[in-house]
Amino acid sequence: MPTAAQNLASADPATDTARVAAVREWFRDAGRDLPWRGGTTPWGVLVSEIMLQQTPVVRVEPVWREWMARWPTPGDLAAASQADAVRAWGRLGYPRRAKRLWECAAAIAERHGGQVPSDPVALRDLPGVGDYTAGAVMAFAFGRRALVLDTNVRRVIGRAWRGEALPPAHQTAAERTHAAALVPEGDAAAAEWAAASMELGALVCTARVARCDECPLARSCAWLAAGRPGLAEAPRRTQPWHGTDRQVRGRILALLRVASSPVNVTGHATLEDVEPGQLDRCLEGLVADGLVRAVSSERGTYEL
DNA sequence: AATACGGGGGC
DNA sequence: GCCCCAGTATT
Repeated sequence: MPTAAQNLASADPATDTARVAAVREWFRDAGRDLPWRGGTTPWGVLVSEIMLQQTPVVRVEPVWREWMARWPTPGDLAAASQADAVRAWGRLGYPRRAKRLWECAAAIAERHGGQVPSDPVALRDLPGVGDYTAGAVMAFAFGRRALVLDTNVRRVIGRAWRGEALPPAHQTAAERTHAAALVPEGDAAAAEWAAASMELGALVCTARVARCDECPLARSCAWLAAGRPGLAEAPRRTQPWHGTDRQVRGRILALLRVASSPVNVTGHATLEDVEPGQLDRCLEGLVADGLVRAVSSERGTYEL
């Protein structure tokens, strides 16, 4: 009887290799020509990865271009204000990422001589850099072998290898072990697999509309062979939005981003519909997060 | 392990 | 209108 690890690893190493090779070949022809793929610096890759956390490529691309033109090195961003970083972040969402990227720039300038570190432990120590981003920078900025396991790769492996419609909400240790076993030997091959598997998940093997007729794994995909089961029944991950603290926080920041001077938030006409208790709670949260500063001289007044 | 955290484009 | 997206930090 096989162990659980053997079940997850692979029934056939030759199949693993063939699938990985097929995805890499597909990528060379079908991969998008994105500005942070080649022709940029490690800093450009790091900026792109932070921006791409939970935000689609099409929305990131214009902001990334403006950001890199304005702050081409970590030192340039470190010399700017946090407020300017949050403003330049625009409407990408999760503005704490802008703060963390700004903190990244300072840490890189101070601790790493202005150069993005090429060491996974040092990367992981940077604010806003988790396991995914550290691996992505190793692979895409430095061309090194790394495990790059994002939502796209999880879905591709889950379908093609394990026949599952969608991966569970949270990564498991077994899933990481399986994914790590599929990473090719050799830096260049591993980095290409990382980009290719992500791209396949982003363009073809998407969450709700799988374009199996375009897929390089169609002939060997476990999920397709099984008749693509379970997609309709898979749990949704939608989150409430209207009227939530998240929305109110976003509305407050939207006001402060465009203001050149402190704003009386609690008396602002566009926030009249927000309950005072919720408004206060959100403002306190934004202050606690270090995204917003209260102007002490004037009650209810804030700035970035 | 669960929860908080934005915003918009595709369907 | 629902659903998802190159996740991370905190509890």
